[in-house]
Amino acid sequence: MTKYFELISQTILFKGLPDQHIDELLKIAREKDFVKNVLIFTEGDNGDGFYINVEGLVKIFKLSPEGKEQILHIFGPGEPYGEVPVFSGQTFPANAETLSKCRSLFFPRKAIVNLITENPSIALNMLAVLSLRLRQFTVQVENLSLKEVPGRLAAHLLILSIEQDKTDTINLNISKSQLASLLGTIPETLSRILSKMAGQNLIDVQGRKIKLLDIEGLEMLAQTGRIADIEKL
Amino acid sequence: MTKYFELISQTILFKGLPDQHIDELLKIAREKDFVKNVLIFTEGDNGDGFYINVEGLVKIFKLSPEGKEQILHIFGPGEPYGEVPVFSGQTFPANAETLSKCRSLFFPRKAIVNLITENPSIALNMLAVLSLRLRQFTVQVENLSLKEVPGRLAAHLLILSIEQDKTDTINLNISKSQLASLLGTIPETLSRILSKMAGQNLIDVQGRKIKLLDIEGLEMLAQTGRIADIEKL
DNA sequence: TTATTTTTTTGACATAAGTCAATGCAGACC
DNA sequence: GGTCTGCATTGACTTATGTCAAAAAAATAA
Repeated sequence: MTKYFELISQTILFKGLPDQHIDELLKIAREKDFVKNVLIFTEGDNGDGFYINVEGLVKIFKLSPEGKEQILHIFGPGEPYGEVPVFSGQTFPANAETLSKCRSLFFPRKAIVNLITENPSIALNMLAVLSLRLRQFTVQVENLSLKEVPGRLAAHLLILSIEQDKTDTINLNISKSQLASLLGTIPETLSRILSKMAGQNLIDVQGRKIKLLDIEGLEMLAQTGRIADIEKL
Repeated sequence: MTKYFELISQTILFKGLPDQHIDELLKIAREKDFVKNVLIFTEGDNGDGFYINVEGLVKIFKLSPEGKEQILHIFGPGEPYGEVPVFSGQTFPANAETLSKCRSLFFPRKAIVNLITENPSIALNMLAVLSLRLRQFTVQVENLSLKEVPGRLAAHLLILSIEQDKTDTINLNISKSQLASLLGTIPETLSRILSKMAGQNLIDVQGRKIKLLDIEGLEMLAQTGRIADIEKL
């Protein structure tokens, strides 16, 4: 497991922990490999541990009674997921499915609880992580209720450009249908809005690569959330 | 502060803690009184501590650039709020304002961090609480994106009937405008939907009191989220 | 390569919900 | 009692976005 030392010490959950604690964590970790489109856990399952993703993409989503899917998160390498029910002692509130061939480390609930009891600093770290997640959700709730789809899309593209540290061409990494679900809409609507934004020279779409042509315009769109305001230019 | 012993030991944040820890907590708490419509903190403020509400109502909300308000939570007596940035060491992600005359206990960040370092079990408790909050947000995101307003309203009414432990007449406790914001909509839409649901004998509205006439119908509405399915009856 | 499946785009249409504006109603206060 | 102010309702209208269906494009497999 020591080959994951670097990765684990970089994850937000354990960043800043002393080396010996990382070693202890690696001792209780179990390697899990998944092929594409595998359900890792489903809503209602017992939360007997959490995961840190090593490679590939994992989507966290909920299903409506009619089967419509709302993606809550998509996690890449180094990101923890499934940690919510570990402490609340309840079941998973959503489903997790791989979007590609995937490898994750699994940390069993009991071992983690023991470790925390012995090392309070780990707990403080994790408290910070959960707080951060909570903050992200706050933003997502705001996006879903306060902004229309063009605004959410613009905000998402700007976040990607920061994450990928690029000011020109960004990479979605996921399909447009999945992006639609992440934004709380459907592929048709997303497609129309993408071409509308391209028509206004805000962006240039090339498959999964999107060139940001007018950062300022996108920021305005992300702020006001109404494409109408931009069209009037 | 000992007069708050009962209350603190009942809050979700500290439930199950041994008495001596509650005593320590009470030592670091500060009483804060607010009149109606006072901003307790605003988005961007430094999170140098969190609150537990003692009496009155506090709303947590975000504002869109145009000033539209999205209420995230409304907290009553015994409920903690503002705990998110205490651990992430960041600023508050939303605003807090009193809806009535209000009293809250304030717990400074540093004192809490010290206490946790000495008593890991407190941290485990708090981890559970944050996890729970996270779970609530997951549901809220689902509601906002997967259900239409009638569905969200029905779900909300059913939750209230459980919280208030009543099967017949429930009390909103807040104005209908505030309820609209909590559901991610506007007063006009809420008004129309309330009368529509009354016309179908699902509920009976008397000011802030709402009589639930057809629990099964409401549950179906909360599930499917589409009032059309009900209308066809 | 060709064939087959999946994803994306486009069009016509239906509808939920927001905007604007006017009116009605209730409690607070003089 | 009357006036005032905030809240709730109603109506006419606009618009964003979902639904359904079909075509086009892209990805994958044979």
